[in-house]
Amino acid sequence: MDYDRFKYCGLNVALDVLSGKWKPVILFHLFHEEEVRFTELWRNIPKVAKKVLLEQLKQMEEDGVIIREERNTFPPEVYYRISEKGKALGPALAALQNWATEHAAEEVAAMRAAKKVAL
Amino acid sequence: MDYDRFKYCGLNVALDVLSGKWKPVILFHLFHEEEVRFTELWRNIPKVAKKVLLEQLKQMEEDGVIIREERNTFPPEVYYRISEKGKALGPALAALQNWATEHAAEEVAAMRAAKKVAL
DNA sequence: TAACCTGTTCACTTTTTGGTAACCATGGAT
DNA sequence: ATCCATGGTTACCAAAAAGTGAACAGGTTA
Repeated sequence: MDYDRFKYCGLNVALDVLSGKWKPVILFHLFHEEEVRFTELWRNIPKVAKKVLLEQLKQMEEDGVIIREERNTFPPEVYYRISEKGKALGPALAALQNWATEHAAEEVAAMRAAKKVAL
Repeated sequence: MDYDRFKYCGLNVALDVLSGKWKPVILFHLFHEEEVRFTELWRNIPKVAKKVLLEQLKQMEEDGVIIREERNTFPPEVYYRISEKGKALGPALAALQNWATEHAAEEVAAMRAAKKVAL
């Protein structure tokens, strides 16, 4: 195991992209749904404030992990989807997920119980 | 690619463990040094407040990713090292690091330039 | 005795993040 | 005219995270 690659600078960049209360959930939806309309997303993630959801989406767009597409209809329709860069996060996210279920099962259960994130 | 495993609950647990301004750096040191004394760590991470470093270490200990060993000497010596659970984070961290260098090279460079994290 | 080192904690302050609720422009439906 | 839905912004507020500086107990050293 060659862990010399932990030039944690890159690690920090990656964590920066992921850090934000709702970003994991957003990614979850976007990984599953290919294309999600804003209001739809907003309704599927109960408890987020519109403003906050917008903020996180904007950050993620700036980070290049998602793509925002505005369609010229009325009422306006705005769709979000993952970019290639975003999809490339897949393995890393899976690895984290893996670690959690293998080494932190209790915490996962506790979190579920506390409903820190609802689905 | 089976991304059905993104039961983002686990993902959130993992990110929780990693989120904290100094945790990546701490991990970096602990992955490389086997055993680090508190003051030593504090001096190697310039700019952290002692209090904050202590906080992050305590959280990481509670999360079970590091181990705190207090030796009965005077003046007191406290050593930190990674636990097995912490070591198990290795692949996930490497994956994140990988993603950053492959898909976010510019951001990494920018961060280095901004000295958001110093080594 | 006084100054010192260590890991910790305390009392605050600042910064960052997240949340609430109102508002806007637009056009379609009632 | 009125109301609704959409995506977005604004002004304001609350909570969390990080930072500052001092203090502590304890024995060591000078």
